[in-house]
Amino acid sequence: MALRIYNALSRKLERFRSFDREWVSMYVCGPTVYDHAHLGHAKTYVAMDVVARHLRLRGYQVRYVCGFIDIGRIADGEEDRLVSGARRLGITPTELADTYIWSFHDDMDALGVLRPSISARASCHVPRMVTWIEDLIDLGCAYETGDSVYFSVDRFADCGKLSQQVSGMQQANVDLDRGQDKRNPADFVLWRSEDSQTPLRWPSPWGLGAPGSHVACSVMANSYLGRTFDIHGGGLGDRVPHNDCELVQSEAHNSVPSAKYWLLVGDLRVAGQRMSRRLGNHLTIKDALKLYSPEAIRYFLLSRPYRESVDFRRDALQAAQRDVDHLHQTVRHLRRRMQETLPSMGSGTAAFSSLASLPDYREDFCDAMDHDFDTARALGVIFDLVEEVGRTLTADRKASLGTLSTMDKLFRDLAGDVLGILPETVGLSGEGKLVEQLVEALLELRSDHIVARQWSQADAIRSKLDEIGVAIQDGPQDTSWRLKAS
RNA sequence: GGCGACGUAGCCAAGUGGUAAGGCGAGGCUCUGCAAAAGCCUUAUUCGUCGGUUCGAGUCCGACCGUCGCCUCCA
Repeated sequence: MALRIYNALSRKLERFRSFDREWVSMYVCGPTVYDHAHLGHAKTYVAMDVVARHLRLRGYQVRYVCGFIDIGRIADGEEDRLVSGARRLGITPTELADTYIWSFHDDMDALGVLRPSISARASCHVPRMVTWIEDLIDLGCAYETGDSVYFSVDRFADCGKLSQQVSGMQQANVDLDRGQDKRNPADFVLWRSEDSQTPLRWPSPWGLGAPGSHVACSVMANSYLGRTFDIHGGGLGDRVPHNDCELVQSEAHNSVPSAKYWLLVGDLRVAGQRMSRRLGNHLTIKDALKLYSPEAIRYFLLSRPYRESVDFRRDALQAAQRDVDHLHQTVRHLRRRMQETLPSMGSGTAAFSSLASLPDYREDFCDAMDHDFDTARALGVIFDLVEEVGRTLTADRKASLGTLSTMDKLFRDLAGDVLGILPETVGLSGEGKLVEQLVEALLELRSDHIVARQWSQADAIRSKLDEIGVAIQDGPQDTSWRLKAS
């Protein structure tokens, strides 16, 4: 089946066709880097990560550009957060941005979000933005006033087509103190000169100043992906006015359509409200990782289609943690069984054994993902597989190595490579091998006690291990164990 | 005022016109020295309300009721 994507621009499900047969180019708006990232950011970037991973599964090479905003925002009346944050710490805004870009990368690494091909910083592209703005003036799409350059929306009847809100553009682009000399209320700032001593200003034909909020993304996308590219991603919250402005100015500048497909990720909400740094209702990724495993967080964020909003709730995260633990434990059991099953037990005939239905899982999974990256349904397929594997492990003690490896491969490819909710070594980290051997040694000791019917000694070992964070389960033929989620 | 989303069991929710997935919780069972885990079984005559289209509607259309988000910066 063909990959279909819901295009926020056409508001329709469209068959995906990239400009290039092999390469897919995508741009995703990055955060304004004045603080640590929170779970709301995680929702957007995990979603986009899964998009990129699924495209790779489908055989594409993906060029993924993420643009970080480190040039400050033009907002009168309030000091820029980069500037105020930097002053608080006694460093420059650029240093502050640097700190939080790396913090962002750390968090995303921890969540298993694969690095973008290119991480672009707006501040490195200011000269190019200046050229871009000059082009727009030459084209008659922008005009200078006393201390600003504005984009003129008048010639663009379809301005605001992404949000379908012309009035939204007007309201959103109201300038508070300045900008009375705008020709149209919906016009937006491309450049503003700065008299103040803010460190965030650059030279331009219009004097020292800063580029507008929207021009940075357009220029970064164009710099690395060309005038027109396949996918533009970002949070739904940026649609008005940011994405609308990006779209209209790019098409004005380049005379070609901007991105072919627009993917807008739904909000993460807390008690119904959008999670945001401003409202103070956010949970940083660093703090979330103290409570839940990275896979549980991904699972939670992917448990609804990316376009929809998700409510952050503790019990939902806890349920996600349980589900993911269940998955990991099943895979651990599976891998232990594989180790115990000798190849001589018929790996050659394995594929034809009791589980002829196994290939369906891959197909069902891909069908779900091909339908606008329906991760919710894809997770359902994974958990159907978990059940089937669980049944096989308990019921069919003679499952062949081939069958077991086929199952393991499905888990690796789908839950691991595409969804990123299955780490390479399940439940074991760096010193995993040593831990494993120590636990195995204790279990042997306990097993001796059990054979000798010395229940209290055996139970003492069990409860001590439990205290440390190792849960053990006696099976019909062996004892398995897992590290409990911390 | 403008744009939009959503109302399905105690809770979270999937449902692409063809006779209500799944998960959590709860209850029971199997296994078991006891646990735990796992597996099995049970848990909505019904999808906010009222109309309409249809052989057939949770699904399409209309109206109404209700909840919520966005519209300064924000993923």
